[in-house]
Amino acid sequence: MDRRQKKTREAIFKAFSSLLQQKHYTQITVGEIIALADIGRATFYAHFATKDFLLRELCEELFCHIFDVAAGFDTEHKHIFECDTHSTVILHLLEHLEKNDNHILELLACENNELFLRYFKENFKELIIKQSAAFENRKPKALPDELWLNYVSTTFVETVRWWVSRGKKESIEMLAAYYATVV
Amino acid sequence: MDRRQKKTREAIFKAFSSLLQQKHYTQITVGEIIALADIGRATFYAHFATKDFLLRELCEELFCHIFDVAAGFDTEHKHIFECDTHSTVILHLLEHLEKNDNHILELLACENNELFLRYFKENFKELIIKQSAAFENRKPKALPDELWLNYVSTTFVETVRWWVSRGKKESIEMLAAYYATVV
DNA sequence: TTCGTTACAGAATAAATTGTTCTATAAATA
DNA sequence: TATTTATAGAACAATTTATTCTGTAACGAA
Repeated sequence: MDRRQKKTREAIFKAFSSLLQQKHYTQITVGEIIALADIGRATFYAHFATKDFLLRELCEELFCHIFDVAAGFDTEHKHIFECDTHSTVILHLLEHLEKNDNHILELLACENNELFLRYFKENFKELIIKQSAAFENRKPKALPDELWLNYVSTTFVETVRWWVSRGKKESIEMLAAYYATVV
Repeated sequence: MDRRQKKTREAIFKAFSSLLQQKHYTQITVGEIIALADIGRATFYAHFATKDFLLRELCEELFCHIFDVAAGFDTEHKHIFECDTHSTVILHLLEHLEKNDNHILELLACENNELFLRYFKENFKELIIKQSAAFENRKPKALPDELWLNYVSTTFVETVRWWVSRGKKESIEMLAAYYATVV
């Protein structure tokens, strides 16, 4: 990709992320984004047709990276629901989140978090599906598969959200243990 | 309240609910609302300062009723986590939801559901807090209170959402049983 | 380096949307 | 009946969105 394009794209993402932490998505205008990113109006629209597309692409960029790495970890035959707190995929995910590149954690805890939690959950669901053996193993027999999948995913997302919103006081090992307790 | 006010207010709520099932909140304009509600522009702004206030008041009207009734049920000393599937507060809540006055279930399953799920969850949380004895009883000891409260609430909301989004195939007794299984 | 291509800034613009203000009318209430 | 209140409808300014244009600068390949 052209160096200029990349630079502009990242400037937009950076400005947008920053604004999302200050105010709600609906109250952010394109004018504010381009002012903060310091680019021309036409340039913005050359990259993103609308504000909605910008949000979508931001989410994809943020989550795909983390979950792609986690999926690679999966191929090493680690089970996502392993009970010991070391070397699990869950812990690996948490480690990545803790690094907090791209300010992903701030976005998960910010006022707009529904938008990001949805993407987070969808990506996590896909990861779980790849671990069908471990998934079935843990599931109470009476429960429909989809309902259980939803519980497992929602619970993980909510655990992380709770952790971030309260200032990340707990270690990620403790967090993984909490998650194991309820799942 | 003036009969005209009431009529206008309900026309706006009805039009807004209908639009929310068709498209996302951010894409709904005041122009569309007043066109569908068949009222004047000035009239809309006499009732609601902004679209955000309209949404808030709609949610309050939708959820407060249901949860107020459930809270009254609570005073009869029924515990929310009672294991038998009859006469529990949970079942009582589900009965109310099943009636689906105000199209509340459609809104919980629609594209904008985050908006409503948040209100739903908050109201449910308050209900749980009133049942602190039953709440503590069920909580795994290692878990922080707030995290457990969040699990219990999120799980209920997600159970209902799953139920509605798949066409309400299960009985509410079965649904209560599913909820009891994971909580 | 040179040349053709591409991305950019900046401004001008149209269109849509928001929110306000006015008057006349009809409905409610006392 | 009299007065108070809510409404319709239109006109309006302000904001925001999205498009289109021109000249300029940066890029990549030969």
